[in-house]
Amino acid sequence: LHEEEIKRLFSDFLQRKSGIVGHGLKKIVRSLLWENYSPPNIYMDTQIAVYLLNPAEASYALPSLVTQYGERNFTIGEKTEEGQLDLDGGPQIAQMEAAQEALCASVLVEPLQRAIEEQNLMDLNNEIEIPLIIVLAEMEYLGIKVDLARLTGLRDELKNEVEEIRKIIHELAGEEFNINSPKQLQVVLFENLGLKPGKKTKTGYSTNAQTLEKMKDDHPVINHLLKYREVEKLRSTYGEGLLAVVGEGERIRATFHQTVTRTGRLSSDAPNLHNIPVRTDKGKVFREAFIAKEDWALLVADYNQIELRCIAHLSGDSGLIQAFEAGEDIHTSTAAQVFGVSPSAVSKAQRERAKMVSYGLIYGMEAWGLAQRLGIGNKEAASILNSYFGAFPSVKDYMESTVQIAKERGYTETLFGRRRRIPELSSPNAMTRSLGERQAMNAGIQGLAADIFKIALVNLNHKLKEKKMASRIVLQVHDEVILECPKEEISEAEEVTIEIMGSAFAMSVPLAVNISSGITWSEAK
DNA sequence: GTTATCACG
DNA sequence: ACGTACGTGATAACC
Ligand SMILES: [Zn+2]
Ligand SMILES: [Zn+2]
Repeated sequence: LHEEEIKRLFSDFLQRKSGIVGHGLKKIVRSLLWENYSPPNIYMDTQIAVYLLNPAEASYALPSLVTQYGERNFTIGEKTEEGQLDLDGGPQIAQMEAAQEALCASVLVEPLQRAIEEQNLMDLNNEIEIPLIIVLAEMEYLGIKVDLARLTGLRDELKNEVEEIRKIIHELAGEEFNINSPKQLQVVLFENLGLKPGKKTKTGYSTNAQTLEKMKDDHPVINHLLKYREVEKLRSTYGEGLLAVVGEGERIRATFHQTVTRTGRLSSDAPNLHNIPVRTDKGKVFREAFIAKEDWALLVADYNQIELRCIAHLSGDSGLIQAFEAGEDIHTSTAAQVFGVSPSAVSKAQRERAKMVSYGLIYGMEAWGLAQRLGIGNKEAASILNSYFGAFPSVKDYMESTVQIAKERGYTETLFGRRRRIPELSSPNAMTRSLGERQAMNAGIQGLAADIFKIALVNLNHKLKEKKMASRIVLQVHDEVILECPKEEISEAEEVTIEIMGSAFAMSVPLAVNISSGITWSEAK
């Protein structure tokens, strides 16, 4: 057979009507794309099936899964002795392992499919997760372009800055030590300089930013330490870290994991493109290094307050729904209701507090946690929470029933049926139990937002191809998509993206989308 | 490998 | 009486 014939036959196999099965297919699809194959028709990814059945699965190693989910007695052949085949068998070993993997996956298909059906996870699997494999593989394959000169410049600047701050700190501390070592830093601060320690950690006294912030007035070195931490973080994680993974075409290609989080979200590693700085001006500049290729532009679309909208929809709270329908700033509307003033009379502080309450809600907070965050007393926090739930009573009902149902079943379920076991709910330890309650409240909210976002990704990718557009999704960050578009296609891509994201799921509140474009990720914000 | 810290949604 | 906001990943230090 000629190479061309082999390629054609393999293509036919990949497109077979009944679909292909594999374990962790995204990686294979990515390789196929590099070899110019079209994305395959997928029947099942056993790894994703297992994830849907239990998103907390400890390991996706096939032998253990076959033991756990397989039905027939099935033993995997002896692992190939490397020494034995070492001389001529490199490719043979790889073939053997691939064959074993295929065999394991095929053994798992039936029992997994049955379990997926039994737990009503068919739609989630077939309509969302399986199509998403291709979308993510294409994003990983494309990667996002970076401005190498800009990135190098940022790294160099930060390097110099770290060095300068290091000298000042050693001067002020009166000794040389490794500032990166929390252990050495503790000795310097709390023993040698005699400063008063604040919070404790497992092993000693905390030196984190929150603690240092409170010690600012105690010694001049503290401010420099805070600055050092900020700059060193940017230098090491983003300066050096990103430069080290720039690949072909001056593009960075991350891996997006579909079977990692307990809630249904995606994660990103090598590198993590989900935590590129944005909250501080100094960190934000790294987004200037993420760019579109020549004559193209980046389009950034972000769901507005998707998790709060999920709460509104799930709880059916008329007050919260109205607030979103009015289309005003949600934190201001909330503050007006909670503090009993007109929206125009809401102070900055009141808005900030309402915002904290709303975020706390997503995380299942209690009065105690809110008090810590707002730096107020337990009583005052409880009273704020009381007026919040007074204004939005159905939200309280929803939270309570969510926990109740989770306790009865031992797991939570999102609106799309995504399950998460929460064994913490039956822990003998009260602290662990309330952790479980917070996780239960959060899972339905974060999980629904993730499901909606995944639908948007699948639909958007499909629509771009259907319309024969050249624009492509190059990145996603939980509720935000970044497209790379030919400049002349920008306005069309903008229309399509807003339409697809806004209609991903029909809720009792609108799904608002913020969108903008530019040459860099920073500019498109 | 575990711990502390800190970047994001 | 107690004391944690939920979900991730990278880095450096240290055992
Ligand atoms: Zn958003
Ligand atoms: Zn965003």
